[in-house]
Amino acid sequence: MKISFEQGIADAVAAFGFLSADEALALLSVPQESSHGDYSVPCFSLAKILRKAPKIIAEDLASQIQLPQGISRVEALNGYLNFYVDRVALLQQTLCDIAAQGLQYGRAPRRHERVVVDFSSPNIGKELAFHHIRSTMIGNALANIYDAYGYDVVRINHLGDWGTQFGKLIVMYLREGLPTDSTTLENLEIQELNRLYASFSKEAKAHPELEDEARAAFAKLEQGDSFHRTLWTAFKSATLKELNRLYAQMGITFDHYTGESFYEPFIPDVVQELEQKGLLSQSQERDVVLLNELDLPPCLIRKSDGSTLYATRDLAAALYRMRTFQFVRCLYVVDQGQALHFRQVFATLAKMGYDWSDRLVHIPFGLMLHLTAEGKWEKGKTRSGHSSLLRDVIEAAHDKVFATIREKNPDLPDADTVATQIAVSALAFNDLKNRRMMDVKFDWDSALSFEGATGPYVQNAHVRLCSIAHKAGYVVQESQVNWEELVDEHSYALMRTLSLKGQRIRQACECDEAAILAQYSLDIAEAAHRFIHQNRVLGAPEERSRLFLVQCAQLVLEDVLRMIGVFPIRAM
RNA sequence: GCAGAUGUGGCCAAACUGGAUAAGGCAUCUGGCUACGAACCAGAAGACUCCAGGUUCGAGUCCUGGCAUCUGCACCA
Repeated sequence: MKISFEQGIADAVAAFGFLSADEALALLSVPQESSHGDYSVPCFSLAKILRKAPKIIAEDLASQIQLPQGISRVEALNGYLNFYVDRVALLQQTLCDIAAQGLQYGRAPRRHERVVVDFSSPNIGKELAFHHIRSTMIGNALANIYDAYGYDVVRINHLGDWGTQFGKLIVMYLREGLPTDSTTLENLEIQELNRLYASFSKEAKAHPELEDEARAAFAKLEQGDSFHRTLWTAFKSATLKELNRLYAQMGITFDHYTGESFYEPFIPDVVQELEQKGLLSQSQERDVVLLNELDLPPCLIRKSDGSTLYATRDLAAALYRMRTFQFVRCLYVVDQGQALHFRQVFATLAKMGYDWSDRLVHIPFGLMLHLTAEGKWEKGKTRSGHSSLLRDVIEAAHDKVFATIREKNPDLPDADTVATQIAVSALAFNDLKNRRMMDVKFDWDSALSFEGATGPYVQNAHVRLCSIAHKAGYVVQESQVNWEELVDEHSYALMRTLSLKGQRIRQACECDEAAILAQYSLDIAEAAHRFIHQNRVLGAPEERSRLFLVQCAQLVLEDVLRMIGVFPIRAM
């Protein structure tokens, strides 16, 4: 029979008659300080109703309350009513749940509602810069979190595979007179595209007419010119080759790679609909949707040469996604610099009469800043070159990890693969451990730091748990556990941390904040490291009981690590 | 100029819907491997939470007004 400790306390408080059980439940919290008990009810808000000092109220309640089932004692302190649970009861209940549900423990039941997550979404034709890891890792983690909270998640990589940038690349490619035979195009490499893009930017400064040429070339591409189309396809597949290699290293997958070009066929209908609904205005030969009443600049739909823009394609994408997926929520995991763009797009959809436009949510995050020559932190720009490439950072991290493995664990099999997994996990963790709106100041030392609150710290805790379970060579069942052997400080604290999994998933999902789970993984790892250090498992009289706790901790940690994009490796 | 984000020890930062003595990490100092993985643990030191008012029994958190940094603001995405 399951005990609800929270409900029991709420009912006991409600029995006094001045609060309902629901109100008492709302007041109930878990103290930060474990010496303050397992649950507490602050009595300050009761002071008005009872017209007594909170301290007195807490003391009165403590002396008169009927202890609910599973609560061993209650204490009044500083106006708080602190409840201490019966450790054996909570240990037994929590650990048996974990053992029975395994990795599913703490996950919510399926809701049969769909959530679309649009993340990573890099531009085709450019290499992934290190700052692209932000949308990729935050989006991946949020997708995992929504899944854990019971939603059916659709992961979309909204590739930037359309737009004037391709005009630029085409212009530059032809200007340099590069060969256009099929073999050359098939073997095109991403670095070459990067170079073309950079030299376009340079040349365009001296010859501004190149910008017009690029726009013309894109217009031609958009009109379906087959030669331009051939070049575009080659550019795209060269980029995708490299992207897929990086995603594989990071353990990231998508359900759809529907980039901007995918929505091209739907554009005429969108423009027509805007026209029919009387929303289009002309401004300097461009088609725009005016949003003056919302204090927003107009949303640009069509350029003077008739070609489309980012916003137009986002409108088409939103309509397509609604038709196709019937989502209850659609997340756009894109940096905060684009907040205005999304407000414009969402507002335009609202003006079109789509009441579901409020299901579209921009999930902004802070920028990755780089130190300039003048000593100021600024947004990294791939072009000006002070932004590092993702593959370079992964490689540097791999090399550093590999050297550490050679030194600490020279016999580790598959060391190269493990080094990559640790490296990528460290970068993921570093990106997720702080609230997403915080800017990240990139520097090599902190990006490659692996001590303290880092990826390797949480992975190491998992490795140690696995190692103990593995060396034991058998699996403990709950019937073999003596719960009294787990009431000590470190065992109990570890169990208590594990018990919070479901609530942390809920919190992370409700505020779209993956950092909550990253911090939680640190809590688990810390409790595990302490437990392992303090309590000998194998060969101890309490071996079976402690091993059971180890098994449970491993399961919870594994699932949480996976959610935040950290590889739950078993040896390092 | 307008709008948004951020401001917490030397550095990076946490704090669930306002709650107890403002977590934790890095760096510094001290201990701990013949103990299941020391990529670890234990301890010390370090804070007018940007400033000024206000609301409240109670403010890092809410309100008003400043200041600082970064970002965005019509034919790039």
